[in-house]
Amino acid sequence: MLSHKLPKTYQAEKIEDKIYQKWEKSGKFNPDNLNLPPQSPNFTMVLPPPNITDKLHMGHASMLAIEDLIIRFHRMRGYRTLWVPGTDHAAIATQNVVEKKLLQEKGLTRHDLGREKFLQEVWSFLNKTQKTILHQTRKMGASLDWSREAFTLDKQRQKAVAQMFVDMYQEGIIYQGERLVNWCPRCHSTLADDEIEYKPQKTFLYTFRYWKNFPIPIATTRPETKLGDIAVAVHPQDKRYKKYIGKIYKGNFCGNFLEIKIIADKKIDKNFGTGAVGVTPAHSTIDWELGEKHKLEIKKVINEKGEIHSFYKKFKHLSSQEARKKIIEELEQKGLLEKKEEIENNLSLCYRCGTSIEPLPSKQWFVSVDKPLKKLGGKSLKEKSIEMVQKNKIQFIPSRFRKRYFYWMENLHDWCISRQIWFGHRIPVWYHRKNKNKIYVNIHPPKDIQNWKQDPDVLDTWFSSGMWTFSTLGWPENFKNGKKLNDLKYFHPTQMLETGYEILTLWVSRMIMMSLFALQEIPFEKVYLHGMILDENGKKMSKSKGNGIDPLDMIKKYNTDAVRLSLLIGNTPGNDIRLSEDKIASFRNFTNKLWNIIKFSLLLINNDTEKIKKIDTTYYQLTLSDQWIIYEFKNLIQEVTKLLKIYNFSLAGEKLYNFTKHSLADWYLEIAKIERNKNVKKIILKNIEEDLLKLWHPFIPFITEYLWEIQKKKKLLMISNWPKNNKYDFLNKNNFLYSSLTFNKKNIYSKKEVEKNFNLIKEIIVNIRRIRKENNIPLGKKIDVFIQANIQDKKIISQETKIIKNLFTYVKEIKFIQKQPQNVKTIKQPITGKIILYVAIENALNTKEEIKRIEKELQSLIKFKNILNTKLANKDFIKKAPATIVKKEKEKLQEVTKKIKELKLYQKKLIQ
RNA sequence: GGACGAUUAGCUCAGCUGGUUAGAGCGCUUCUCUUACAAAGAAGAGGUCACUGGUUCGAAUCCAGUAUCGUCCACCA
Repeated sequence: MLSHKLPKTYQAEKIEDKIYQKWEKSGKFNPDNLNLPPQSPNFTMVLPPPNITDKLHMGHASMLAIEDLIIRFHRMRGYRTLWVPGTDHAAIATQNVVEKKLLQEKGLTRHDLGREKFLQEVWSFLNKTQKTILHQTRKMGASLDWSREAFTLDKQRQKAVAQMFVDMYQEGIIYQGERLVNWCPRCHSTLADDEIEYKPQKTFLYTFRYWKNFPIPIATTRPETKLGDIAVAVHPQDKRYKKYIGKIYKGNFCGNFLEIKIIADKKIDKNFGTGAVGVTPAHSTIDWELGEKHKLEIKKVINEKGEIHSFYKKFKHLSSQEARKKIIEELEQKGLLEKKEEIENNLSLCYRCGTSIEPLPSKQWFVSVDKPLKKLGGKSLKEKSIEMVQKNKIQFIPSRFRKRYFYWMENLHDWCISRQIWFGHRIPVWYHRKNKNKIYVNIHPPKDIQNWKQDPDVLDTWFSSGMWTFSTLGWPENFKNGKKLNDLKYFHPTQMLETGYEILTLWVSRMIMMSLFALQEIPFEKVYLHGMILDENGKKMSKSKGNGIDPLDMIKKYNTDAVRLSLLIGNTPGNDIRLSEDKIASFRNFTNKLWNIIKFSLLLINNDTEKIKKIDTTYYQLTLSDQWIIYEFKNLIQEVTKLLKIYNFSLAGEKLYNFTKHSLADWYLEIAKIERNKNVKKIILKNIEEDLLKLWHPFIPFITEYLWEIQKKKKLLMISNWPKNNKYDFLNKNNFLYSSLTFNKKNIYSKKEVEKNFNLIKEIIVNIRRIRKENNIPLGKKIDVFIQANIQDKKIISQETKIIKNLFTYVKEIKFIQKQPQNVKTIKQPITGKIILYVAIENALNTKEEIKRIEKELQSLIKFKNILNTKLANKDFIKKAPATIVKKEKEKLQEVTKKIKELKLYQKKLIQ
């Protein structure tokens, strides 16, 4: 397409899908097709697999934008770059969604359907959602290697998970044991911690003694569980009870014989209740811990139906409420109840039915985190995982999350991996139907299957996602006799994991342990943690609140690149980000700006109408603005590369934005319309524009690839090389200009001079524009400008008169003068101490306004001068601050003093 | 209750290891269809960087405390 035929605005909807198809068809998302030299470094990342429960939300979009940026940046820098896609079966979450759906649509529970039919329902549900998610992922522009796509519950991963379980079992770190679970007596199922809702409620705290001579009164909100008490715990330093510690008391509590040991534990709060707790290990999490610590017997009081066990004859089959009432009555009768007070506490409820949860002990499978392992040099999973982070083998970005990681790991208990649901990885354990002690653990079912019964439970979803970095790379097939093969050899450990900080503990820590166990190596070198996406009011976006912005809607309304930018700029690692539609819209406007910048550059580059016949040296000169933009751009490459290397995407994006919009468009392109060295401009623009598209590509891949494509480039932008800043170095022989034309070296300034001189021209122009505006000089009206300057500056300014006259200033003539012009009405404006600008006006000067303005400027200058004066008057500053800074401050003072002097003269004259 | 973070222009946020008279985007005011872009350009207004101390020649930046908000963990007998 010819550049002048490009539409006025960027129309993304027509091109995005085509561009993505082109990328995908090229096969270059797959590192095997990149044709890299063998010694190229690797860069691997796994996509945190989204749950298949729902479509993508802004959080996913943010994750995809960040990760794709990292991936594209590395790919362009010549890394063997692999980004592995996939989805997560999310056992509990998915089962819940399908169960709810089933109930709503057909009025059925999973028990009505039975295990097999229910699982069929789940699979047909996930086949749909999975497709949607993968489609949406492509819409975001994610350059994932689809040939390696995985699902945490596909055949390959099922094999891996089963193998892992068997390996761990044989190693002796998977074991079966009792644990308290959150049991819903109504739903008849266990609940995960995040399925519990807490509700503040008022309840009674009862204070009583078990029997008359019992030495310590205890306080409880659940007297009925006291039937199972085995101990009373007090604080070791509690003076009231110290003397009883270690003693055992026997007696009758409401018709039951109890044997109560007095134990001491620091966890007990001396000031709560009586400072003494009756310990019921079977029905309270804290008591369970105390029970484990002090090796107490577990006596069950409440059964799975939420009723008192038949063992307690007086209360058998009563609900806990009824039993509580009866016990309190009995205590009152016997005069044992000492106090009854109303307190507020948190009640745990089942999120589904609102029934209050009963903690019950039950048999579960565990992974031991404390057992020393030979393969880890005698260290446990916990110790080794902590060590890897301590030794900086794994680094967190931002680093403060180390603390959270350590805190979590150090307090880690054995990991309960069995879940009483149907959807997920079935535990590869079979029990013999006749011989209950016979157990079969294998990745394959036993041959005489009719004699065996498989464990009904499935594995915690984190068990399979914890293996994600290596299960996606062909483990266990690719791991033979302790040696890594194929993909596993090339791509593991991965270089980076990018994920939300909220699953640092749940997922990241597990991945580290699983990888250490399976491969004796870390899963990733760096962990970049992004924040959450909040709505305009700072609330977490969620479906139930209805405050979410759908990324697909935004892509349709604006464009993908705009959505990506809004998620990348102004977003720093570990911090939450508020997103509003306005932000996306403003970045859509920017993509349009970029579109027009390239369109215009192409117009200038391809414009052959001005063929130069005569050899005129000015056509080949590098002007001040040329040198300025080259220095700016060189600097930009350097800075952006550096910032991206340290994962500061936001700042890198901002720098790119400022250069593109403000340096390039506002100044250089406007000047390019004016200056006559078109051949030089063409070369500069061509190079800068090409490399600018490269720098932008990881942020906004679609528009950049398209603008690349219309220039009929052979290679995809996606796989072209990252720009090098020495290409823009004047002293470097590889400088892009040397090969194209010869230029007069006399005109080349140092970077410092270029900056200083260009800023001077800018200042003059901006001040002329301002003065015109403030004095209501109509645009058509051309005016005279007078400049008072020394010889050096005069030379610079006179070289640039063309620009000063034509860049939205409407200047007729620039005249150099020695002192303030007489006979002409002018506005005076010192640009620096030495350069003074006079702008001629015809209308009567609004003296009052002008005096006011001068006064204001003077005030700020004087304020500045005072700051400098006090600084320089400080002897310690002169003595202790670096010489360069002292020198700088002195120069500043000189400058500002001169400016003040000039302004004061002007002010004096005006007042006269 | 414990841990961690945030507090900078009306709004959303940048400001790396201390040295700018404190920055951007949006919004606001004024002017302009100037042949890349009105989804634009030009000019401008707007901040004692939450508060109180400390370290330092020098603090938005480092340290301590206070207040408010947020997140995670534990949920208290």
